[in-house]
Amino acid sequence: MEPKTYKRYTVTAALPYANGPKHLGHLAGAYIPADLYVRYTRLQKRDVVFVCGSDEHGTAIANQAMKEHTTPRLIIDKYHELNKQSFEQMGISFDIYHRTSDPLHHETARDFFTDLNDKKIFVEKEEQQYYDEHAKAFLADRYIIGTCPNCGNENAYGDQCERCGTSLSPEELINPRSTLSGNKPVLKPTKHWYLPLDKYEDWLKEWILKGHAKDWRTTVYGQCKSWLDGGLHPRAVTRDLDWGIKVPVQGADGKVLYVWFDAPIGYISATKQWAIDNNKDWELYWKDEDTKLVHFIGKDNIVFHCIVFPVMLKVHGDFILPDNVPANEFMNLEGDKMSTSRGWSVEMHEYLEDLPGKIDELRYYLTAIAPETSDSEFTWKDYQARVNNELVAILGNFVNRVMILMHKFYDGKIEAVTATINFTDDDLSNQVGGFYDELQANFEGYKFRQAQQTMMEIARLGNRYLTEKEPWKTIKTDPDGAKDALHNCLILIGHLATCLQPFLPGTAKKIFGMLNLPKDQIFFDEEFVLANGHQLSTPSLLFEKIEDELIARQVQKLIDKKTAIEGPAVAEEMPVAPAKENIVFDQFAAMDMRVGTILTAEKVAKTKKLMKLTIDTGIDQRTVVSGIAEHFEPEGIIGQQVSILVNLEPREIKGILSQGMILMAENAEGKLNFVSPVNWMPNGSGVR
RNA sequence: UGCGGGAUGGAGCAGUUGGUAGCUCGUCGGGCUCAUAACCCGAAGGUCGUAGGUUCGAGUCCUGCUCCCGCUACCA
Repeated sequence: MEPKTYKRYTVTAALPYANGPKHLGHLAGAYIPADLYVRYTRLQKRDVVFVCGSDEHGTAIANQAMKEHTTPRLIIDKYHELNKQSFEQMGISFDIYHRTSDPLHHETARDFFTDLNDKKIFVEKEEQQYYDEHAKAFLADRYIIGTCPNCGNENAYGDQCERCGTSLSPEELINPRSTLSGNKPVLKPTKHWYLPLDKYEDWLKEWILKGHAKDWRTTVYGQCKSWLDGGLHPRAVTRDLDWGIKVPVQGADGKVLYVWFDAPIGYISATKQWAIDNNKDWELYWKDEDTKLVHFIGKDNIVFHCIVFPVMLKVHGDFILPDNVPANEFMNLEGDKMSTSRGWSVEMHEYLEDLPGKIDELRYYLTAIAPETSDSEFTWKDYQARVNNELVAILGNFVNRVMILMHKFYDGKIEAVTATINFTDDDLSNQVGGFYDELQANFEGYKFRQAQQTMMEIARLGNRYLTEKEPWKTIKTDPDGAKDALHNCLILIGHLATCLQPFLPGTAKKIFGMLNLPKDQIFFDEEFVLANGHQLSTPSLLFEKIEDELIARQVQKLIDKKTAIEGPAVAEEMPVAPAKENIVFDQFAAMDMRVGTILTAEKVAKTKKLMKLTIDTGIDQRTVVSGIAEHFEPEGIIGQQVSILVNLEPREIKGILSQGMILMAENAEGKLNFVSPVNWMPNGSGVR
């Protein structure tokens, strides 16, 4: 089947949540690939709109405001502006960077909800939910803490106890309290609207599992399949909150649209705003079958863009569905997950401040290691190597060699030997033609890593060609041949500049400047012309080498940032849990605790936390399984004296019979330490 | 434990619909000197995690297993 041709393209990049700065992982995951794709389609003279904007609603922002004693408005204004600027400086060429707090978006989202509501799509359900009378807010599960009915942990969350891992619902908590005010919340009935995803399972299976088995990325397809196989459930589309888009139904006071319902609609409202600003018809970009809709996102967003949003669009009826959702995996940083809250990240604005002007270098590196098929890893050392070995040594060097030779031999003036300025070398011409075809195929298949490599092949070809022709030698023996070779190189540079526009827009402009071309863009099908007599500008270096020192500084900064965040966090962690109920002495006396010594220790296979220990209790030698493997190395604890509860009912864990329990001290962060005698005591000594 | 992803020369990765195993970096040898000690050529190095199966033929399809990563579980 011939691939369908489209009249126009709507390209979206995930709306960044406006609660903080965004890091290089986000940039590499969604925004750079989207930008590459869009710049490419523009160079093909296709009609494309590239929309994005801040996602500014939701519980997280509302609560962050409460904690920081500020308002949601101030938070979103701050980060909307910061992120918008960062993207702009990184060369992400959005046609519009909108925001979901905009009235136009509120109206669009309300209309969308009303439309579905009128069509009787939603299921309404009334349930009892915890309400904080002081903060005057219904509480999301995560904002309620209380005592875990299972393990007695005083600080279990409403959805899960972090200590014993049991998943909970808020009503199960003993002594629930609100994290907003610390008060005891009360149960109140509340009504919500649900989108019955389960009703559309069959349709989704048909659409994704059959329709997109070939063209969607394995990881995206796999995720969807896993969700669909597991069965879908209705999802609430409303929340009790006063920050967001009011539910447009009579009597729904204090309710707003759930953030994931309103956010994707943000793509539509952004398009509307852009259409108003540019005198276009937005509906063509969302409702015409000849429009190709593509969502660029990170893998954490797959379910919303492949399942939830398509269902919303489908049940609404007027909209087209995404043709593809090229989600990327995650990018790690120097061996660990990127995380803004843990300080292990390079934020966009930090990079812009610390390495000013090195935009194309970053774009190049992030594209080269884009996590297209699996997680990838950003390291400063590799960044340096890529820039120095590839951008400087191959690309920059080729252009520089040609420019310098042109100026040295001809004062930078084109004096054509032949009548045309096209390649006089068929082989060169064919090879370049092949690169264009390849480049195009790579872009159409969302393979940007490979596309960039194809682009670099042109520079490699140039270096090879130049070395073969060695005009610096032949200028003496065969002046026409030398001139011809250099002119071919210039044309090659023209093609190179054309092809590198999507990847390195700044560099493309620099090259156009050096060639003294009066334009800032060359379309893919455009004839590249350098007239006879044309004067080239003075060459300058395209890229500078990155010194070791710069790299070392960045790595150090990263470590400093992390320790700075980790330090104080410990001090102001969770308050110490209050004392438990009194017990009588007999209850205490019933416990038989002894001093013992660890004889052997080994990690239990296939578990993260479990360690199998042999303990000499003085009474006997017994096996105990303990959840300490994340804190200690087996070799390090052999010979360690411990306190052990010896008369605890034995229990099988992971197929190993554990006879007793090692006493551990645990701080609020979960760090463990042995409770053992300060000075050596004989094994079997009682502990009281 | 469940789900998803991965396992390809020293390192990092490609391998489109099954048909002689590639790229970048690194290593070694050579060439060039126009170029930011940059460029070009050549070489060494892989039984494509493992055991089976389908096939004339499998890195590529099917099944079992092992290991790694993420979420989840395991903390007596």
